[in-house]
Amino acid sequence: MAQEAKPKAVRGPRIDAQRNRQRLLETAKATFAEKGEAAGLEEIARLAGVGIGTLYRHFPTRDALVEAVYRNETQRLAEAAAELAATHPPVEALRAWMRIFVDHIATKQLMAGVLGSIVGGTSDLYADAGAQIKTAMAMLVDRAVADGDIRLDLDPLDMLRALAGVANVSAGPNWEASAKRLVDILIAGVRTPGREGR
Amino acid sequence: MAQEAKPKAVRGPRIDAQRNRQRLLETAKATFAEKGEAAGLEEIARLAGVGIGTLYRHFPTRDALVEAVYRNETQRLAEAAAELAATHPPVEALRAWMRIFVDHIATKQLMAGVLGSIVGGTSDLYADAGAQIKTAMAMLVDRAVADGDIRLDLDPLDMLRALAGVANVSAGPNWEASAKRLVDILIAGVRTPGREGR
DNA sequence: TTTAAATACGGAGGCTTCCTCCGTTTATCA
DNA sequence: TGATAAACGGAGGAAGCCTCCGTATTTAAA
Repeated sequence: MAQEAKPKAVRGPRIDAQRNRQRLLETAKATFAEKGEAAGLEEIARLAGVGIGTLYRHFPTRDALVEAVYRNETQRLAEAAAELAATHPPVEALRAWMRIFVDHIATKQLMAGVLGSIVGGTSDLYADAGAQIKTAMAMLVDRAVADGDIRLDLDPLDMLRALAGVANVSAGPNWEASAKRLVDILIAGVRTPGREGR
Repeated sequence: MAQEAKPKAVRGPRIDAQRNRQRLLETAKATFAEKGEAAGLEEIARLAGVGIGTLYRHFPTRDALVEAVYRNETQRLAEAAAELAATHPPVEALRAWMRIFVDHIATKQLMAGVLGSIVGGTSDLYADAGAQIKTAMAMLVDRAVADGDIRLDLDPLDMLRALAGVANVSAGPNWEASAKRLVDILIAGVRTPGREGR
């Protein structure tokens, strides 16, 4: 058998490509925060100082860019869940986390329109992000169920979908307050009778 | 003062225009039911056997077509609310109506994506449709509040927005059951303590 | 029945946005 | 330094919403 030639060294990404990718992510995040779903990719490329072909080389579709931009946020939500679980009683942790979820939308850390896809969709693209949120929510819910505080015969994600519904459209100026009020209603609605701690 | 000449008779719409409009509405309804928001206007025009200019003459924007298609549905929901109010105790009427609301989505009588705009938006175009639903929901809620069954410090429409959130994305195959379960959770969440009639 | 006027038609073309392809440029390694 | 591979960017295509205007059709009056 012939001996294989020694392979050439594998290259990492070029530094210009790394720099461009970073600029695209930062610019996209800012533009989505300002314009939401109306932000166009040509505009994002221009603002980042790159060509549209470059944007597509790094992020093959619009959704791929969106997913990359918000990957950090979903991770942060997952981490927040772990912290709350370590520091709060079960149902309080659940409530607090859902309010943080609402905060993330309010501070434009998540674009409302994308939220539905992340928590509600079945698209593979958002599988990672969706899984992080699903795992976080399921963990908090399981804890509260095990504690006897709540009983839930509904996919926990459906509660987040409900919150997304309040956030998702050009709702009125008080949508945030409404969403947080809805958190309380949902918690009250799944409370085990006789366990109204409030 | 000169006497005005007798005005000519005012014409109604031509019969071909009436026929085309009806065909457009029927075709649009069927296409939206089948393809949801992916239905394109060129396709709808073609399927209806008319030109794209004709579609736009009757419905100046895509939203105008959507609103016209679903005007009947929102009216039916409003009528259902009146009937339920006449035949059911307050909180039962509210619960039943919200389930009918979910049914409408399930049977494609309402396109989930439009639902958000109807119940959640501030656009003038959907003001009539939105007002019908808002009035229906508010009437049922007011009745239940007056009866002492529930207390609600949340815009009633936010409960529908929450349902729309469950319906709004390509949710799993059991979204309908989830939505109806969510109806019960919401009702339980706004129940006046000590009034758990269930 | 014919004519004139008004209504209505439809499709070519414009605009926007997402996306693709490929000639050119740039970074990297030997 | 030269060769190669990675990366670039922008022209152009496709899709979909929408507009405009020459042509067709309907309707009422003579």
